[in-house]
Formats: sequence, C-alpha cells, structure tokens
Amino acid sequence: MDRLFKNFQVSCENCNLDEICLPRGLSEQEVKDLSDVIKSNSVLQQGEYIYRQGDRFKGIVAVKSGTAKLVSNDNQGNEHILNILLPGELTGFDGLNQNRHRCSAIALEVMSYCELPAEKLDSLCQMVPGIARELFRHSGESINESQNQVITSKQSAEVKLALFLTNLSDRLKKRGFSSLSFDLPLTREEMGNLLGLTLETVSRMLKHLQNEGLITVRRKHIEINDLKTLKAICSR
Amino acid sequence: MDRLFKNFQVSCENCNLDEICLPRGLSEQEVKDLSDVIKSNSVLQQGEYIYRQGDRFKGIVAVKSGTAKLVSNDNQGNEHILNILLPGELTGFDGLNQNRHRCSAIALEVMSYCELPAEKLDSLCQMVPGIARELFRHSGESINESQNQVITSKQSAEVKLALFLTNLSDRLKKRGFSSLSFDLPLTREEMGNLLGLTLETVSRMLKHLQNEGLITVRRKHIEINDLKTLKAICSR
DNA sequence: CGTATTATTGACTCCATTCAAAGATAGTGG
DNA sequence: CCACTATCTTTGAATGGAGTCAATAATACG
Repeated sequence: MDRLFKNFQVSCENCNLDEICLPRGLSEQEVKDLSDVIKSNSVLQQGEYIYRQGDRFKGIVAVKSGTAKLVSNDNQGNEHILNILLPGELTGFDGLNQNRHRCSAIALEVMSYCELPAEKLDSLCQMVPGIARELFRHSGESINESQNQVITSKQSAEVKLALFLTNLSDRLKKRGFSSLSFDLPLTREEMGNLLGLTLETVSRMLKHLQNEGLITVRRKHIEINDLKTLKAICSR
Repeated sequence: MDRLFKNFQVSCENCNLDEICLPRGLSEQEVKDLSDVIKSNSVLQQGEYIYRQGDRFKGIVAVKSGTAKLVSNDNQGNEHILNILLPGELTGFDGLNQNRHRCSAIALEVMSYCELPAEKLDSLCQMVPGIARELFRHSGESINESQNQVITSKQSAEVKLALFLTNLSDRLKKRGFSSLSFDLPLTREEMGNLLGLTLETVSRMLKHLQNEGLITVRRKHIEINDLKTLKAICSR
C-alpha cells in the first residue's frame, strides 16, 4: 500500500495538473511557496468524504485523479447533487462564507486530492501576491458552474441531458481527457438528481439521443457521435 | 441634481451599511484604507445596467439602496434571472473567473451602489490583510445563493414560491428591513423567470398561499401572516 | 380619460412523473 | 466456474402538475 502510492508524492512544482490547477497563473517562485503549504495526495475510496456539510472549513481542495460529487443535504435528509468534480478542478469555496462547509464532497470512485489548508490561506495570500487573484478566479468558476446549473434547471429533459453531456465533454477536453468517449461517473439516479429528473426519464432521454444517432450509450459508457448536433439541441 | 445627492457622498467609515457590507470584519484602519479606493454612490434609474454580461470585469459592487436583478442571457437571447440584490449585498464575483462579467446586473428601481474597482483589488488585498478574507467570504455567499437556487429549482411550484418569499424575508430582516411586510421588486413574469415557472403559475400559487391564510397579496405588496407554516411548506 | 402594462382566471394539453415489471450487470461465495 | 444476490437499467401504461392559449380585469401612467 505504502509503496503503491509513493510515486504520487509530487509537489505542485512537478505536478502534471499545474496548467489547469491553482498554479496556472503563478510564477516559478510563487509555485514553490504554494507547494510548501499544500498537503498533497490524500487517497479516498468510493463513497468516502473529502469533507462533510457542517464541517469546519477545511481548505481549498484540488481533485488530482478520479471524480467526486458535490452534495447538499436539506433538512429532510434529501440529497441534492450540485455538481461533479473532475481532475484539476477545485472545490471548497462553499466553506468560505461561514467557515463551515455548506455541502459535502464525496468520492465517486478511487480518487486522490491535494489541499490548501484553511489556516494557511490568509498568510499565503499576503506572502504570494498572485494567489489571492488565482483563488478568486477559481471561486468565480464555482459561481459560474452553479449559475449554469440554474439555467440548465429551466430546460426540458432532452436539453438537460444534452447540456450535461456537452458540459462534461468540454470539461474533460479542457483537462486533457477524451471528450468524445468517456464513462459517466454517476448512476442514472444520480444524474436524475443532478438534473432534476427521475432516473426513468434520464434512461429514456439517453435512449432518445441514441436513436437520433447523436450518442452511443452502453451502460455508463458514452460515445458522442455528433457533438455539433448535440450542442445545437442545447439551444432549444 | 448635483445638490440632491450631496448628502449621499459618504465613505465606508460612516456608511450605515458597514455592518452588513464589506467592512464588517475589518479594523478601523482597514476600513479607512478600503474607503480610499471605493468609488461610492453611483445612482441608476430602473432598467439601467450596473454592468453588462461580456463587459470587462469592473470590480466588486455593493448595493447601497434600491434593488437590482442579476441576469444571464443565453445565446438565443433568452433572459435568465439568477437572483435579486438587496441593499448591503455584494455582486460582481462572476467576473473574477475570466475577467469578464458572465451576467448583467440591472437596476429594478432607482438605486445606488458603491464599487471596489477591479484594478485596485490586488494591491488592496496585499495592503489590507483582512480584505481578501472578507471578499472570499462574500464570494462564498454568492456561491451559497446560487446553490440555493439550484436546490429550489427541483421543488414544486408551491414550494418554490414559499422558498422565494421566506428567503426574501430572511434577507430583508438581516439587512434591517421589515421581514413580514414588503414590496416585491419583480413582476410576476420576472418571478416566474427566476423560479422556473410561468407567470400564470406564479399568480395562481400566490393566490393559493393567500387562500391558505399564510400571506396577503395585493399586487406587488406582500404581507406574511404565518411565517412558520410558510417555512414548513418549504420542506415538502 | 384612454392606453399600455401587469395580473388574474379558466379550459385544455402535454411532458415528465409515478407505478410496475422485467432485464442486464457486477460482485460474492460455494 | 457457476449460481445467487444486490444493484442498476430499461421499458410500458396511466396519472398529474405545470404549461399553453385565451379572455378579462386591475392598475399605472402619460
């Protein structure tokens, strides 16, 4: 076990995610300073929590490998999936407001992540001039993602699925993964939860998009055959 | 004109919103430093823009009086209202990600606002230790609000209206306004847009809540008669 | 006072949900 | 390796909640 993950003990300086993660806009020296306070490569199994709703604000978390879901539980115990997180994506900004996490982040498969601890935030912002701006940028990205979800929520079932798939495709591409052939990290039920649909409707709509020749679905595996038309459907 | 607004030329140090606005967590000296770079009290008429989607990131804006709506236009020109802004609330964080505003902020009535210009952000964060943290906190609040909208979007029409009214009531209370008797700054159509409903459904649901004895509606004026039951409806 | 805007109300329609049953797949242990 | 089970997915039929269309009413405003 110990041996298995030894080669994962990289710092920000030689991490292959540096172009899409926090270091993107920083100078070499700034990355070094950042690297010193980053807690790197915690590993989780499926279902384990990165942080829990209600926890004291832990810090800003960067997904290194694998995927996670962002989940909010309402007071009746219903689970609302707010988004999924891909490698290179940051989360934790929800804890900045009241110093407590307002939602949970849960591993969808075996995954690893790095962490910029909350207690180091203030001093780091002062020491490393660019870091505050970079953090704001990522925080802004979180806002944009949430706002996308709000707009998505007003669309028909067909458009919701098309938006979900194209958004995932775009984000995978940005992170250097195949954008036309990938596995969904969510079950039909979880997709339904995320999109405000029932699992049956998700199943039917995937079938429908397949019948139109736009995608090929096999269980959780998706092939996008006609991205252009799929994107056209998004604007209906 | 000039004369009319002269007494509005206050700085952060003697602004009556200091407890709910950006200065909340800052020391006296920090507020002075902040005040030096704040552009205060621009006044807008209904329908005028604080900033436009696509504009270069202008800065962080604090609503001083009146209300505004946060709007995103999709590529077919459909307008999506993302939220409304009350006095003391901050906006503009959507511009932090790509240095361009991803949505527009539009006055819903005569309103005034202050502004922390984008170009002063970096230097201010370094000069005033607490300011980065305060900005993060408000940025976190923006995220929380967006996530609330996402959760709201999955509820029934009745629950959506109850959530909208109680959320508005809570925010008004926090800002020192009457929380049980207030005027809606939105038309039925705009409320429908915000909540993902048609204006007819909004009208019917307001009537329904009135028939239940929970609220009294007279055009845009709302009286909340039974906040407890109204909040109970939110968790259905 | 007349017009434009906003809001209410009713009847009908349709999309997504609900309920129900069956099929497919992955993981487990004998 | 296969049977067994739990989980996930597909598919169909019936139902219902919100949308659509349409007409009327109330209010604001010039």
